[in-house]
Amino acid sequence: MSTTGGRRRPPTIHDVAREAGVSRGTVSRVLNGGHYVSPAAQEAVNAAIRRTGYVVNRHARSLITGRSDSVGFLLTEPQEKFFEDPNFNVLLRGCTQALAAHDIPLLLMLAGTEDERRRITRYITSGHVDGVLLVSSHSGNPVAEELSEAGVPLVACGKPIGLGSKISYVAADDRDGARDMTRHLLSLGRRRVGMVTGPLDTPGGVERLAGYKEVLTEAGVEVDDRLVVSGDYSRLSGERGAERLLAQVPDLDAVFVASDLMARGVLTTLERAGRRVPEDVAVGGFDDSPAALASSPELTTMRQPFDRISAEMVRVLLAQIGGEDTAAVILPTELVKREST
Amino acid sequence: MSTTGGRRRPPTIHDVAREAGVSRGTVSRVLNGGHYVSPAAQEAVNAAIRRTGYVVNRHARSLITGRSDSVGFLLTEPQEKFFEDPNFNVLLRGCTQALAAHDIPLLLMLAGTEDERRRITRYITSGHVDGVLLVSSHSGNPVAEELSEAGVPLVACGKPIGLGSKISYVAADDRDGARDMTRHLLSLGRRRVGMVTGPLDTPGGVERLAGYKEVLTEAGVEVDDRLVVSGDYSRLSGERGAERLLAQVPDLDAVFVASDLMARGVLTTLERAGRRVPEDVAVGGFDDSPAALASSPELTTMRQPFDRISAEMVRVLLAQIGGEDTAAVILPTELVKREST
DNA sequence: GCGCGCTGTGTGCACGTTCCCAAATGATCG
DNA sequence: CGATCATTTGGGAACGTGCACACAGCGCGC
Repeated sequence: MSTTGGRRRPPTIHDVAREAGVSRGTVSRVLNGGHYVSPAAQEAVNAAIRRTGYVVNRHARSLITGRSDSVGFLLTEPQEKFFEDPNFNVLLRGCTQALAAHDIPLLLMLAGTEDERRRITRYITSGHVDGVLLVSSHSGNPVAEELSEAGVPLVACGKPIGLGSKISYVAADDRDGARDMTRHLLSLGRRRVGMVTGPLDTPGGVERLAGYKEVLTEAGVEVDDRLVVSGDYSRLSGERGAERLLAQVPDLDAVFVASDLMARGVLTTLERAGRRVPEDVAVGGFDDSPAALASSPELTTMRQPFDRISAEMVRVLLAQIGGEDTAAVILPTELVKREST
Repeated sequence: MSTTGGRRRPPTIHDVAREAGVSRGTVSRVLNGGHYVSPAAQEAVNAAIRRTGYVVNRHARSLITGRSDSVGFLLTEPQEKFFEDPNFNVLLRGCTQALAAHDIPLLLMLAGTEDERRRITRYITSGHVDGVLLVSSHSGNPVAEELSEAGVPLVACGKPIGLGSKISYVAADDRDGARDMTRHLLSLGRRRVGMVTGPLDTPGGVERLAGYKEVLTEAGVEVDDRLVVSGDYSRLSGERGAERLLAQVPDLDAVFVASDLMARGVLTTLERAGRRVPEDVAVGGFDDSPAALASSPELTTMRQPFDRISAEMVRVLLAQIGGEDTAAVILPTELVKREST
C-alpha cells in the first residue's frame, strides 16, 4: 500500500464485453484467432479493447489452458564460461527476439552448480514452462535426457551427447565448416596446419576435428598428431594449446582453432612467441562471435548463423509444444575473411 | 498429444488435503508460513506433499493474489553493448541467484530498439511482473520514469539520470573509487595522469571524473583539460580515447580509465604506439569485470562488488514490492592491484 | 457461570479466463 | 416446404488457489 502510484484494477474481459455489447465468449473468440465471429462483432470488440486498454490476464488463461505461454532458456555451464563467452549473449538475444514475435516471455535459468541444476529441473518438470531452450556446449550433463524423459518439449543448441537420445537440436554444420576453413588455410599455401580442437566429448568438437582431418587427407597432407591439441573453447585453453603446438612443431604455419575465444588465446601466445600473424602463422577461428572483431588482428573465422540458429530453435520448440514431431536442423556456415589469414 | 512422455495431471492441493486427512485450508496455511497450524497437521501435510510430489500451481495462486511472483530484468542497451560487456552477464548471474533463494523466476527483457522498449513497457505495466530490475548504463531513456510513474516497483543498477526522480538504485561508490585509483596512480610517482571518462550524461560517468579531479587538485597537480577525454564504456572508445590522449600529451605516464572494457582498448592503443605498460604508462581500470583478467597485462582496477550489488538490487526490489519505502544503496569499491600499474 | 481471547480447522467464494454446449439465425438442399 | 447444415452468439462450468468467515475447543479472569 504505497502512497505513490497506486495501481488500479486492470480491465477484464468482462469490461471489454460490456463495452462492446457482446458476451465474454465472443471477446474470447476474437482474442484467440477470431473464427466464427462476425466482422461487425470483431470490429466492436477490437475497438473496445483499444478503448479500455485491455490486456489478457495470462495467469487466468494459463490456469484453464494448462499452458504457461512461457519458455525457459537453460544454460548449464559454469559461470566463468557464461562470463567469458559472448556467444551466449548472442543466442540469448536471438531467442528473446524470436520469442517476442509470439508474445512469449523467456525465463532465464542458469545452472552453474549441481544444486541449481536440480532446483531448475524440478521447476521445469512441474510444468511452469511449456518448453526449454537448452544451451550447453559441454552437454555431458544428464539434464537433457532427464527433461526429455519427463516429456518436456526441448530443443538443444548443438547436438547433445547421447547418440540414442531423440532430442531435437539446431546446430551449424560443424564438419563442413571445419572443412571450409582447413581448405582456406591450405589455399594460402600453408602445409603445417595445426588445430586446437573443442572438447572431444562433444559431437561438435569431434565433427570439427573430423572435417579438418578429412581435408588434409584429401589434399595429400599427412595428419600429424603433434599438430592437434585439444581445448575447451575457453580463451585460456587456446593460449595453452598454442604453447604446446609451438613446442611440438615450432615451424607450423597455420592453426585452425575451433572457437574464436580460443583463437584469441592463440593470438596472444603467438605474439608472445614473436610470431607474426598472418605472415608467419595464419589463424582461423570458428563462430564469428563478437570476440572475432574485437581481437587484433581481426579474426578470419567460420560464421555460425546465430540469428538463424536461435530463430530455428524457437520455431522447432514451438512446433514441439504444438505436438508436432520435430527433427534436427543443420545450418550452413560461412567463411569470413579478415586479417588473421 | 505426442506419443512419447505423456504428462499426467499433476497433484493439486485437494489431493494433498485428502492424502493428509485435512482440509484445503490447512494445506494452504502450511504452504504459506504455517501459522495457526498444529504440529501434527503440519507434519501430516508435509508428508503428503512429499508423497504426492505436489508443487503449487503458480498460475492459480497468481490469479487470486494478484501477484505474479516473478520479476523482470530489463536491459535497455543496444545489442552491441550487451554482446561486448561481460558485466551484464555478471549482474544477470547475480540477480538470478539472489532471486532463486526466494523461488522467484527472472524474465529477461532486452530492449535494444525503441519498438522493443514500447512492447516491454506495455508488458510490464500490464502487471505481468511484480517488479523490475533495471540495468542501463546510459539511462537517458524515459523507461525508468515511465515505469516508476506507473507505480511499478523498480530498482536501477547505478544512479538514474533525472535528479528529481525518486527511483531506488544500487550503485558502487563511483567518486570514492575514482579517488582511490587516482591516488594509487599518483603514489606510483606519476604526475601526468590522463583519464578516459565514461559517458558524461550519466551520474556514474560524472562522479568518476569528479573523483579524479578532486584528488589531483588535493595533491597539487594541475588538472589539464588535454589529459581528459570522454568515452562510452566500449572497448573501441577506449582505443580512440587513448589515441587522442597520446596525440595531445605524448609524455603522459598514467591513465585512469572509467571501465575495464575501455581500458583494454587503451592497452591496445598503447601497445601499437610502442608504449610499455606499466613501465612507460600505468593503466588503471574500473569494474574488475572478467575482462580485467583476460587482458594482458592484467588490469589493475577498482572492483565493483557486483555480487553484492545484485543481491542488494533484489533485496531492495522485494522490499519495495512488499510495500516498504526504499532508498538508494551505495557500496564501497576496492582497489585490485595487478600488472598494469 | 459467563464472556472473552486465542488457537486450530473447515467451507464458500472469488480471481479471469477458455471450453463446451445449447440455441438462434439464415442459407441450402432434397 | 421441411430438414439439414454452417455460422454466430450467449451462458454455465471448470481450472487451483488464497482469503474471509464461521465455528469449535480451551484456558483464563472477573
